[in-house]
Amino acid sequence: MTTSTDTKSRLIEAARELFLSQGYTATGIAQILKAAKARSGSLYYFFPAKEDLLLAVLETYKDMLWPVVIQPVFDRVSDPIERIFGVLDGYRRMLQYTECSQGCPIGNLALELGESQHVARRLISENFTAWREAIRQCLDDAADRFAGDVDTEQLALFVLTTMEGAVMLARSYRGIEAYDTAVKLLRDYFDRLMDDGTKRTRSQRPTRRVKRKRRN
Amino acid sequence: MTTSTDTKSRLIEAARELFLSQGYTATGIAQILKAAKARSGSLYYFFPAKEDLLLAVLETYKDMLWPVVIQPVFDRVSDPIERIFGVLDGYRRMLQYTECSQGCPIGNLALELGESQHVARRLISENFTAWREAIRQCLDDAADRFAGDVDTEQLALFVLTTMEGAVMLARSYRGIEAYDTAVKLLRDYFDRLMDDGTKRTRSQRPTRRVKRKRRN
DNA sequence: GTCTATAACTCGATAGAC
DNA sequence: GTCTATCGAGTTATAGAC
Repeated sequence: MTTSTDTKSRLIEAARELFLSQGYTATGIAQILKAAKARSGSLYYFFPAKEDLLLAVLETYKDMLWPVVIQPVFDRVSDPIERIFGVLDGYRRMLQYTECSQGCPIGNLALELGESQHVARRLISENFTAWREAIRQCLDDAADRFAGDVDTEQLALFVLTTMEGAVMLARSYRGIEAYDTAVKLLRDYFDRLMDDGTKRTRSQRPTRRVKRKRRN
Repeated sequence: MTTSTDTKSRLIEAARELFLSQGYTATGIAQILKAAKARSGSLYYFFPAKEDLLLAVLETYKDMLWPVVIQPVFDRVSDPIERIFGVLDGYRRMLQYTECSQGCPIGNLALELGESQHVARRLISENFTAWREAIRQCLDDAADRFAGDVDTEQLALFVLTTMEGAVMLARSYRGIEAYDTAVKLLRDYFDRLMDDGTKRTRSQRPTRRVKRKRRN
C-alpha cells in the first residue's frame, strides 16, 4: 500500500513536470514511465488512460494553489494589495528560475487542449476561477482604498489576464522584461484606481482594517 | 508550375488551419495531406521536414498581419486610439466566430513550442513584435492626448499582454465575457492615462477631448 | 500492484517509378 | 512535381504471469 501510493504519486509528479516543460501531447507514456521509474502495468493499474493522468495532474494543481502559490505569500505579506503583487512575483520567480522557459502550468494546457478533452478543460477553468477568487479576496480586503466603485470580480479577472499574457510574452521573448513591464503597468493602473488625484483625500486611517479571514 | 505553387500553398493553408485548431504536435502529417488533398511525396518535395512547414505557416502569419489584421481596421477607423480597440475587436470577432475555440494563432504556438524549435520561436517573437509596432504607431499618433509622459513601447506591449491573456481566458471559459472584461478594463486604464483629473492641466485645451463612445 | 511482452496503430520521413 | 509503397521508430494500451 505504501508502495502503491508512492508509485501513483511518482507517476503524477513525473507527468506534471513533463506536461509543464513539453506539453501534454508531446509527452509520451514511455517518457513518464522512465521519469517515474515505473512500468506501464503500474500506470494503467492506476489510470485507465493517459487523459486520466492529465486529470490527476490538474487536480493536484487545484490542491497546490493555496498551500504552494497563495499561502506562502499571504504569510509573508499582510497588505492585501501587496499580496496580489506578491503572488505575481511568485510567477516571476518561476520564470527566472527556468530562464523564462516555464511560467504558468495551467496556461500552457489551456491553449493546448482542444474540444475533445472537455473534462480537462473544466478543471483548467476551475483552476483559473480558484486563482481569481484568491485575488478577489485581496481586492475586497482593500475595497475602501479604491477611489470609486470597483468591481473586484472583474479586476481579479484582469489581474489573471495580465499575468497569463505576461507569462506568455516572457516565454516567447525568453526574457523577463515583458513580464516586468506588464506588472509595472498593472501596478500603475492600480495606483490610478486607488488615487484619483486631489479630488478625494482619504486623510487619516487610524484604525487599520481587520483582515477578513480566509477559508482553508 | 501553377500546379506546384498551388499544392504548396494548399499544404501551408491546411497546416495553418490544423495547427490553429489542434496545435502543432497534435497535428499529424497524414491529416495535413488529407486536408490539402496532397501526397507525402509532394509535401516532402517542398518541405524537408514538418518543422519547415511550421516555419512557412509562421511566415504567412507575418505576411498577413498588416493586410488582414491591421489595415482593414485602419481603413475603417481613423482615430488612433479607436484603431487599437478596433484591432482588439477583430480578435473578439474571431473568438465569437469560432465559439471561443480559437483566438490568436501565434499565442497558441508560443506556449506549445519548446526549446528545440528555436527558429519557430524566433518567428513567433517577430510576429509579436510586428503587432506591437502597429499598436505603438497608434499610440504615438495619439501621444498628445495622454496626460503625462507615456512610454508607448511599454503600453503597446501591455495591450498585447492583455489581448493574449484575454484570448486565453475566453477560450478556457468558452465564453466571451472574460475577453470583454479585459478590454473594458484596458479601456478604463487608457481613459485614466488620458485624463488625469484636476491634478495637472495641460494648459489650454480649447478643444475638449470628445468623450469616446464605447460599444457594448 | 508490478512485471514483461507485445498488440495495434500512427508518427515523421524516404525511395524510386513515372 | 506527384505518385505508391513502405521503413523504422514511437505511440497508447492490453494480456497474463507473478
